[in-house]
Amino acid sequence: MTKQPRLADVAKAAGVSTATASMALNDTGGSRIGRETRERVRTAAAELGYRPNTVARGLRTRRSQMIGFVGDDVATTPFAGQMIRGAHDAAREAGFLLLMVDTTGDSAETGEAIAALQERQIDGVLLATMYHQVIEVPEAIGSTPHVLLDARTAHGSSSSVVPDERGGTLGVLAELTTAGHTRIGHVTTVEQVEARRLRLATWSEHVAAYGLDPAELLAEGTGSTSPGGFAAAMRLLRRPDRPTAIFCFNDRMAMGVYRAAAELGLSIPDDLSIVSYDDQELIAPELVPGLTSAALPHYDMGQWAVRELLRRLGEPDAEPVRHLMPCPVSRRESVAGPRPFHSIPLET
Amino acid sequence: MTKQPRLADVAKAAGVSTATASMALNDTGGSRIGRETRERVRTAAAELGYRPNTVARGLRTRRSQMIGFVGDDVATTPFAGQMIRGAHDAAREAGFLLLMVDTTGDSAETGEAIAALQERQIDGVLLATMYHQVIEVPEAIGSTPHVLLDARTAHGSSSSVVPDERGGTLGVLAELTTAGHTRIGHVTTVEQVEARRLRLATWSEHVAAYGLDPAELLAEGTGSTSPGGFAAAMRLLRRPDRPTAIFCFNDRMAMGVYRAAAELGLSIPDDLSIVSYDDQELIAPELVPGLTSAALPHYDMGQWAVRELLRRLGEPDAEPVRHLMPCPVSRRESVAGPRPFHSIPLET
DNA sequence: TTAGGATAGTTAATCGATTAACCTCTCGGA
DNA sequence: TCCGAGAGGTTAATCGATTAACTATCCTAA
Repeated sequence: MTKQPRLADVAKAAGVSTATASMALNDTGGSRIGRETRERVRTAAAELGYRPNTVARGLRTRRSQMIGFVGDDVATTPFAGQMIRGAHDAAREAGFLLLMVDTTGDSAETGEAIAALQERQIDGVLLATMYHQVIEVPEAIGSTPHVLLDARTAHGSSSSVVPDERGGTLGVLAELTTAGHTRIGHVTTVEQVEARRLRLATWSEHVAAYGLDPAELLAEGTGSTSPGGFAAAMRLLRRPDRPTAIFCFNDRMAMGVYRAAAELGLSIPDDLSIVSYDDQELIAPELVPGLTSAALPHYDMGQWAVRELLRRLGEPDAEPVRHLMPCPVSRRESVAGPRPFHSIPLET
Repeated sequence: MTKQPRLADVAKAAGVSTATASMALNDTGGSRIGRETRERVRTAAAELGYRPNTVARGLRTRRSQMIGFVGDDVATTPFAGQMIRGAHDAAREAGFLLLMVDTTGDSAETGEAIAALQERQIDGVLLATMYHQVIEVPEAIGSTPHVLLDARTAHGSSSSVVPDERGGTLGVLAELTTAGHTRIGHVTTVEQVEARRLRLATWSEHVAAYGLDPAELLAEGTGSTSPGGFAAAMRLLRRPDRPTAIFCFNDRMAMGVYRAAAELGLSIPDDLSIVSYDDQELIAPELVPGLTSAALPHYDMGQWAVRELLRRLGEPDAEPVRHLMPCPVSRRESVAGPRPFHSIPLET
């Protein structure tokens, strides 16, 4: 294989200067390049298999056609892939590539990561967290255009996109209400995360609107895992006036709730309806019966974040936008109407 | 914030030429820079907060300190994260960053992706597939240094790393053998993938070594999913001489096998021991009882691939290495000794 | 006749580093 | 006294594009 052709080679082949070649290929310089010349340059480039050296171009233009993706512990969550993919696809559509840095959340490390990206002249940065969080924008970001992904600031000074937890919660609760349930319990985690707060608050309002006391219908697990869900559900379902349906904080806890139901001889959905959040591919459709769950729109958020970033590259002074991405409900078989007399006896 | 300082600014502050400044900072040029001058330049750089412009440097040196990561449908698998993370960490350790491109496996698209990376002067490329595969290296790669990740070529012309399927299979089978099992069944998928072939072949040899006929102990599901595992296990466990233990193609199928066992009134591990492959975080530890499974070493493979690539950047003529990465067994509660008389009657 | 504008280019500076080639001391030995 | 060899630099070319500033020609309207 011979050397990669340079712009100068194309120019020579077309019998013009490099300036003309550059303008012809990039459609810049207004009307300065004639129809015919432009064609000549284009075919010469095609024949030589010319591809511009983006490093050289970047040095001059101070743009790299690359977007930095700073993820806070990307790898440890199964959602990361979808988020990256959404960002990736939107970027590629516009001729951009993603330069990835993963951090452990340590702020010094994050600063280093951002600096490493800036050294490489990235045009903008996506700051992603793997769970909906309220964060401070790292100081190192300086004046680099950026968008927060699955995260937002307290004061809204940066564009950001997070899931519409409230909407998603109302969505799955509506599944239950439509089926006839009013005594809807909630199994959540003690971990103080944004998702917990929003889902819990929305559920509270909902049951309160039916004149019920949320406190009587709530159980907390020690973590957002299957055992956490199991323990909480056992406590909740043994109460004298147990709920006819349960809204789980997430699919993993729902797995535990399924086990608790089995343990107590309650059949899903006939004796107990269940809805949840996250719609994890490896859980919700695999449980039996399939679990109705509100999906976290990671792909869409990734895509939106890149598009917003590209928009801001065009108009740097645009007002920051804080976007809520809808969480569509994946309807499966875990919901049915409540039993007329819901007080079937428990085994044990 | 004022303008980023350039090398010229550092040089001026230290009272030297840019050539000297460059050599002092990079420790190049042998003994031409005096001790004291070097120090002076270093402190000047630190004081100004100088960070080299890697684009300019890259233009001159033709190296970018970036590695291309070409993934074939990265996002759709939960393992992707670990693989990317492993590659990322090894790269970062050496001052490299990962430039990601995801493709749909289409070869024209892959070619475009590689070209997009080459335009940006990446120093090397990782070609990753999301399931162990035998592939052809895309022509577009040309003479760019590359390493295959979770993939290999038929002829071994490129360095590659794949999981040691044979070793992992022997590992989980040993768990069963040690517990006293000989009649070990296998639930696999009909999909013709490399992993199926190797796990099946290894298991076949193993049971044949005990004088058993593999055909009598094998059941295939229509896909490597929970329902596929369920159907296959139902057929296998209803045979007159059913196995006392089952080795599952993967964790998802194992989920189905768990359900089948429950359906048939067989308790795990007392009536039936189960081992599997993949050790998926969301499945193996969450099942009850916990599933003993051979882990796919995605993190290690990602790390190994980058290190191998960096090595090849240093010595381009080194012989390609084909590495098998061990699959450690995660031991959980799904294995026990076989019942003395394993023919407890089935319900139904 | 001439200024002015449009058209279709070219020349040369520039982005910010690296590095080959060159320069200037100083010192030791012949 | 003069030569040669380090030591410790500096100057200027270079990587491959983009683009501001300039040139040349032709046409048109005052």
